[in-house]
Amino acid sequence: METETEVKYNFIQTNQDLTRVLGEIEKESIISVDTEGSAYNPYEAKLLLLQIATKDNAFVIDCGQVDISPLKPVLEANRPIKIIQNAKYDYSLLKVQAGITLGNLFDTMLAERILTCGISREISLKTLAEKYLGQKIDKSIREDFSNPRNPALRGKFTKVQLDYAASDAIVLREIFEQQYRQLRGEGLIETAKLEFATVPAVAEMEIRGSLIDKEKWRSHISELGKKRDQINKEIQDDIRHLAPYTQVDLFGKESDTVNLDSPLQLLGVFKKLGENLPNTSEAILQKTKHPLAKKLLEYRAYEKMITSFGESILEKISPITGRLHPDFLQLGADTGRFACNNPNLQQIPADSGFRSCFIATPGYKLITADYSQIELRIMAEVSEDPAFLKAFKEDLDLHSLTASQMFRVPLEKVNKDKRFQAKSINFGLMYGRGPVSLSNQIGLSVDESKKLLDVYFASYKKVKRWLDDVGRSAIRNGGVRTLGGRRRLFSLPDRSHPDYDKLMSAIERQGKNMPIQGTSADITKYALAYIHNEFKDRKLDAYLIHTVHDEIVAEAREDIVDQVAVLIEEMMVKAGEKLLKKVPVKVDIHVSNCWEKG
DNA sequence: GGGCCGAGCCAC
DNA sequence: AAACGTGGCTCGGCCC
Repeated sequence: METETEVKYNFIQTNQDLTRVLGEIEKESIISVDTEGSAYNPYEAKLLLLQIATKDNAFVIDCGQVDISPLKPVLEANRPIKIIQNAKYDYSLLKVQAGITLGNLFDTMLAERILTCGISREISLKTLAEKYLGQKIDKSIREDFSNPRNPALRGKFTKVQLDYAASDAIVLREIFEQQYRQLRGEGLIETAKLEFATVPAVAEMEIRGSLIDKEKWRSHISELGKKRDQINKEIQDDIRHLAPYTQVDLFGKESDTVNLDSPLQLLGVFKKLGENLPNTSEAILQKTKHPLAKKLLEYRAYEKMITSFGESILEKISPITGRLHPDFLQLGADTGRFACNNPNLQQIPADSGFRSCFIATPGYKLITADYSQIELRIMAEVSEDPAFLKAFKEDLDLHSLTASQMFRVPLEKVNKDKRFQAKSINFGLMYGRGPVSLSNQIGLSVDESKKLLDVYFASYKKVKRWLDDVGRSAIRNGGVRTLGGRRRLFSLPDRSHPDYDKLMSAIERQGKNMPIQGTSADITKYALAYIHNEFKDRKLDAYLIHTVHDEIVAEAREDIVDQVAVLIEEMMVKAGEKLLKKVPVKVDIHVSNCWEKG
């Protein structure tokens, strides 16, 4: 259908031909790189092709026939810069299958995310080629490589496959040129450098993965299962007199149990019990006096644990490594935070026995390191509020101090209740929280909560001013930035939009939150990059394995673990101090056999 | 039987 | 249910 310009490249099938490639790319300051593997998972994938493009030449290397190790020094060196789309994939594939660790990357996928953060998530190579070159790319050719019957897996490539492989590398140059100009013009070079430096750290985390104590995990699930079944039985006994229910099986038989996971069925049961509920959400159930509501909440808590964190996570353990290798999405959130999936290790319950099943490799220990109150420290930094700054400089308990000021009682007279209320406000601020939602958490009326907020802002005038300013600037400028320079754009709704006010206030809240959450993400990423570089430069038997927003988990051989823990702490503090100048940075470190905070 | 979506709920 | 920010996973339920 579409017209395609002839793709010019050299197909490299012998070691002798590779010498020519090497000679040519050694002179370059920038090259484009792409790889084709037979699977997404670097442990399962066979490295099929390595494509390298210079400004006016391109090479497609048949990795089945050619030993690519002569390219190792060039690919690992700082020069030339390697332009790559989704460099984490190529880094991992080359590391696992060829022992090559790519150095000095420019990732066009991450660059696009940085440039369009908040207004687009279209970052595929297909999209970029169209956007920057007006060129159409057919991705179905590449997908062929994952088919075990594809002759390409035995080194028999069609011309079309090779053409596409070459053009994938060739188009990167023009995308890079344009993206680079934009990044510079929009003050986003620092953010781009940070993201690119973070790529190897992230790839290494995924490659190393986490070891799980399966026996312990299973026995934990089975304990939870017993408790869930007990509650389910109690509930079914309680409501059996209401049967038969409306649901029927394939043979027309009426069921005598209710599916507690079906909101529809539950509403029916509550109706028979004389409770007309709008839905079965947690909020509604909490306000429903009938004892069934309470039991149901208990059932749900167990059910959630079992279904979300039970066997399904064990199924993701790699048969090759025996470990979990989740997909860390470096720019998963518009604030710059990571997201994580397959499985999402950022939502493992904090206190229910699952985390202690993440264990160190025999002969190693785990280091769990997290920033202490990093978001509130960022709030102090950006607002320059004297009371906030003082609290952190003097290492005081900020929440108690807040309570003391708000309620005008001496510090030692602050009780748990008052501290909790102060803490709720301190954290709520960062979400743009209002009196209604605050009242629900702390059990006061909306009016009382409103007064509390007024008192709070009277004590912390500069916090109030900063929040108001940044909320307004989100709307005026259509975007906000972190201390690291990262930007999030907002698409403002049309004035005629039916939900105009609602959407605008949501943007204000997002505008208030982004500099805080995003600066925290900046700091964690600097830390990951620093730590990765130290491990690499010092050739330490130590590995990053996990990160959860303000937390970094690593493992190190037992005999060096204490040194490595100190190193991690130093690097995390260094990263924090890069962006926080007015407030001290504090890191809590814990060394143990499993994933746990001290 | 797969895709999509909302409800509900886990993390920070 | 929410005038509390950022995500992902599982389920029921609906659609094609």
